[in-house]
Amino acid sequence: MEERARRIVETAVELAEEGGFEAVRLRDVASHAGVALGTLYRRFRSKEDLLIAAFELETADLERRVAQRPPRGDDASERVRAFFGMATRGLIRRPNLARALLKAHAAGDPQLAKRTAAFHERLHDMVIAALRGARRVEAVPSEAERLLARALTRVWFSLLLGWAGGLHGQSTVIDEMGDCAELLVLGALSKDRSQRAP
Amino acid sequence: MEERARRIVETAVELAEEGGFEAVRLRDVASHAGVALGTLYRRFRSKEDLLIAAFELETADLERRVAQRPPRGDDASERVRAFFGMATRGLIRRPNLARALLKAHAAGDPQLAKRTAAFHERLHDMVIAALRGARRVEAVPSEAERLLARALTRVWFSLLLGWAGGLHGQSTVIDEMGDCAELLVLGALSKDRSQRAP
DNA sequence: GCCCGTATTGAAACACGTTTCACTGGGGAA
DNA sequence: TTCCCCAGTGAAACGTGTTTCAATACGGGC
Repeated sequence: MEERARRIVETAVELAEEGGFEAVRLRDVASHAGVALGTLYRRFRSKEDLLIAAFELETADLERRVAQRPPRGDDASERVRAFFGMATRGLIRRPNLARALLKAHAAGDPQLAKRTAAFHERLHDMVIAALRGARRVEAVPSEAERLLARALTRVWFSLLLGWAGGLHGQSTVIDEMGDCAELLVLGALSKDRSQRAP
Repeated sequence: MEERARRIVETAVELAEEGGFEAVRLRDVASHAGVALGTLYRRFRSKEDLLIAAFELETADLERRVAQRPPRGDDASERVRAFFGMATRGLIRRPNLARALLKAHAAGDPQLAKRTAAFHERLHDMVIAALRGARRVEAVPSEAERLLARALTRVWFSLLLGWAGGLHGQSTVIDEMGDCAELLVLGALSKDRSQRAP
């Protein structure tokens, strides 16, 4: 990302940290970043676009943290639980920012579908690495792994949205994510077994 | 709901069917429903509030359909799959409306948390009935059933949001929901077995 | 029939995302 | 150096969600 664009995104992150989604007033973002409103709109299609870009920065951060300290555990479900625990705490550490990013993500502008899909891919890779207990995904994932990763991230997003909407607290997100990880991993094992020996 | 409020919601539904979320301009809703803008705002806190009310109407519709034709299948996962198939098709039958309702739901205004929670409860009840193969939920649900129902509806919402955001089509929603239902139900069975005989 | 409190109305105003446009300044091509 | 192109600028305008407010209509109690 080019310098000017990065400054814009960083400004948006600062404002979001302070006051959440509504505090990211694009006029303010532009003036704090020292650019004109038109320049902001040349780089970003919309407010959502801008916040999705911010979400991508945060995800890169998560990737770094995961690379430095890969989620550990004796079995796949524990490692997955550890991974989502890291991810959840990392996000919720700055609640206003998290809510803003989630809101932009959940709005689901079809114009940003490609970016959103790429975003999910990055999460899936981290989940699959955690499932395998590997530092990085080397072998191409099996269909079962992909399904599992999609299911897990879907549950996670719903939980985060529930948190953002005030339906429950951070601990619910982490606890319930752990329970679901256990169910899904058990289910995948069980299915695998029944398919090998039908 | 009182007559005036119902007329407002129905008008919103009509506009949403035609042109989605943006087509629900509150000035238009008010004038088409024959009330002043202020009256609309006396009944509904916001555009989201209005569309959540519309979502509740649609859910009541789903409840009626499920009561008339309970999801059938030889095991729990097939019945759950059948239920979400019904629900998905019922919603996506009117894509513009569905996207509008989902967008309002996903915005997750904390002021509407209570309503949203009640909404989820209704879904969970239907899911648990499907799990049991019962017409209605008679016995109080076990914790395992609740967990399963929450996990399933969470996956479903994420899938719907993905559909609404153009990430994938209706068939992906239905197919992947089926796959996840299988995994989760298998996982729950497997966990149950290991807990009974550890 | 009269009075009062409350719901409703109509219209205006405000906030903010988004668009538009004429103007400027700087960097590369000739 | 001169010219051209175009990203950047500043300001205004627009649309729509939301708020406000004075004026009005209505329905129940006296």
